[in-house]
This record gives sequence, structure tokens and C-alpha cells, in this order.
Amino acid sequence: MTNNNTSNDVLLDFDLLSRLVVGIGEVSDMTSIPRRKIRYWEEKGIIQSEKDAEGSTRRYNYINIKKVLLIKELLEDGYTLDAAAQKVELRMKSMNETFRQLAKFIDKDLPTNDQKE
DNA sequence: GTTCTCACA
DNA sequence: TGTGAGAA
Repeated sequence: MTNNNTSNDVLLDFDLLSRLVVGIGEVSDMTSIPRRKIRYWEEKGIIQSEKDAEGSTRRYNYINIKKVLLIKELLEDGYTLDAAAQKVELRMKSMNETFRQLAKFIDKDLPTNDQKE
């Protein structure tokens, strides 16, 4: 039971998750949440999606997939939809702030700066 | 398969 | 807070 997750999972996540953009069917199947309900949450502004190239169908990135999962778990814990949405928003906010400060930190300390566009 | 809207509980 | 149904 020892946790030997180190950098492997992170490396996997970066590449995989950035390409993980799926349709509502996949999200619905993965999360066992009805498509109708996912659209309903989006209508309430709790999650957001981009349209595909044709502009007809919804596409969800991993951030919003995580949001869906989080909302689902919070609802199962008895939260109202609004309360769950607030909790998710707070989590996203604090995570963004934390990572932004971490990025600032390593930016300052990284000596190699030979990258060009 | 997806979209939307209107109605209904 | 969702669902059903019909139409595109």
C-alpha cells in the first residue's frame, strides 16, 4: 500500500490531459451522469464547454470533466447544486492562485533562459 | 449521434 | 433540480 507515485503520473497527466477533449457522450458514460443533466449544469454556468469545429456539439476539456466529477460527488454528499458549484469555484480559484505563485517561484530561480520563440 | 425548446414535476 | 418528448 505504499505510495510510490512520483513523477511518472505527472508526466503522464501533462500530455494526456491536454489532449483529453471529449464530447458529452464520453463524459456522460465516464461519469454515469445523464447527458441531459450535464447540459443542465452547463446552462446554469457551473461548467463550460467549447464547441467543435462545426460549432454544433459540445467538447469538454479535462478541467471541466473534473468539475463534473466534483459536482457529482458533492451532490452525493448532500450539497445543493448551488453549494456544490460554489465549492468547485473556490477550489479552482485557490488552485489557480497556488500554481500561479509556484510558477512565479520557479521562473525566478531557473537559471537556463535560452528559449526563443 | 448531437442540438434546442417547451412543458412538467 | 432535474426529466421527457418532439423536431431539426
